[in-house]
Amino acid sequence: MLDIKFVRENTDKVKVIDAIKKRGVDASILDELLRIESERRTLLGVVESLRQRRNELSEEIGRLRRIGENNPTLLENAKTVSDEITQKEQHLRELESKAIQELLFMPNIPHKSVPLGKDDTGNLEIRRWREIPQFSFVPKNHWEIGESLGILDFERAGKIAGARFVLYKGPGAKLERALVNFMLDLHTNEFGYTEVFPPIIVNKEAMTGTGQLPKFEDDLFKISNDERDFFLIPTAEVPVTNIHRDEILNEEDLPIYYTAYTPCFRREAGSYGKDTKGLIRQHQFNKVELVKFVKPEDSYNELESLTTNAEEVLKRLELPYRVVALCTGDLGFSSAKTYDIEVWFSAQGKYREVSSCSNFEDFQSRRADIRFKRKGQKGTEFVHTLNGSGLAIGRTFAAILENFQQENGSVIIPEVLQPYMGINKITKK
RNA sequence: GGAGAGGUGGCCGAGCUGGUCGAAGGCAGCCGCCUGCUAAGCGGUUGUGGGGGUAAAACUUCACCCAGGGUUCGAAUCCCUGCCUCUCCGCCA
Repeated sequence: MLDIKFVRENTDKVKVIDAIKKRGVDASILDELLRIESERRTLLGVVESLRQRRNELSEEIGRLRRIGENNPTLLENAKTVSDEITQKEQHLRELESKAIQELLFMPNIPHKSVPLGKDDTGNLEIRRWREIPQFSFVPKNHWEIGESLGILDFERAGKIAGARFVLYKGPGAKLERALVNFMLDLHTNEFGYTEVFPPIIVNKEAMTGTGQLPKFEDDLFKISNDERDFFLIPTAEVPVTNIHRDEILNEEDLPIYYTAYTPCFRREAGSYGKDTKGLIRQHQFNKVELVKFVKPEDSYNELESLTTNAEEVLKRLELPYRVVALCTGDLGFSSAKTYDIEVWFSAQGKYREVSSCSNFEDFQSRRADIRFKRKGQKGTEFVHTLNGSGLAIGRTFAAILENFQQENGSVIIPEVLQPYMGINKITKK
């Protein structure tokens, strides 16, 4: 969420309008907000002076009452003022909630270093690591490899749950688990992240805090039993960022680094026909997530190191990848800047996203009310939040199958995973 | 699922027969004084958010005693709803 004061004060200077346009969003959403906001502020002034008047009258009534006197006229006046307040407050509440509603639908402002562009064709490649592997045969898709090795079963998963689900079996299940453990170990042992395991069902407030709600409800699995709405998390970003919702942290607590393994659930509404086969786009998938809470002045350095931490996973797994800076038109709703890390898929012959590392600046912390206090200074500031996948397990699994496949259909296990697997190769039985 | 108790400032804890309560008292913190140093002691001070105001302050005003409604001229205090915590019983991985 943007700061209403910031929006108000920067509209004329075109900054906000400009930012919205760069994202390809219609800037007219601002007009309505500003109209409501100016009405709100005018009314607020009126209500506050009425309240002041009421307080004065009430105080006088109380004072008289204590010395045993009554003043019917005073009481009459107070009642009139009070009625007027009640009426105006009603209207004020409506304006407030409208203003917030509008604000909740406004995207974050891209950082000045974000490249301009309409869509993903405008993204900027930052760096590549490692040559893409060459094969003396035609490399197979990961789902073909997985099915023929008997470690992936899409058909039976369909029977159990439906399309876009998968059943991992034997060494496949173990490889999935090995990846989770390897990544968590790396981030906790070498990069200073604290491991957490959060609830994977969350409430509406948590989803609003990180920006999934209200705008993206269609992407979520919703659970509504009684009065309450719950949601399955689409990413650990949601529960982990919300750990500190409504808190005021101390300066010396920062930065805070968390890593979490969780399953993730996505409706994938609107992606019919896209990646219908394989592990790329599932309704349920595993992911290890990295989340940071930092001081504003550090957040862009922290984004670089977070991205580097995620990249290290691929380096150790010996998987070729590239890092891409998302352009303004491809940037996520809540993000001010995002690097995607894309791993090489041999059969598809292209790089595909395994991690998305973002700096949200104070967009999420403002929604979730996560602040900190500087030593010796009064008042509070919003922290900056960041997160990135470190990494998506299913897609990493798929990349391993495609890049380490052998002509005879077996798959070599990357060396760092071998201790976790107890084997160095998955072969057909 | 059934029965009860409760949610107050950074923490502990009064207030809860409605008015002088942003809220006693204690602790912690900060600033002075005192002291050979430390401790103790003494005095003062310390919340958050919004509006107005200022170059910035000062200043001023409104709101906030779990959350949201209500009663009332006036609510931390009374009523309703929700959420959360604790105790007991039942059930359960």
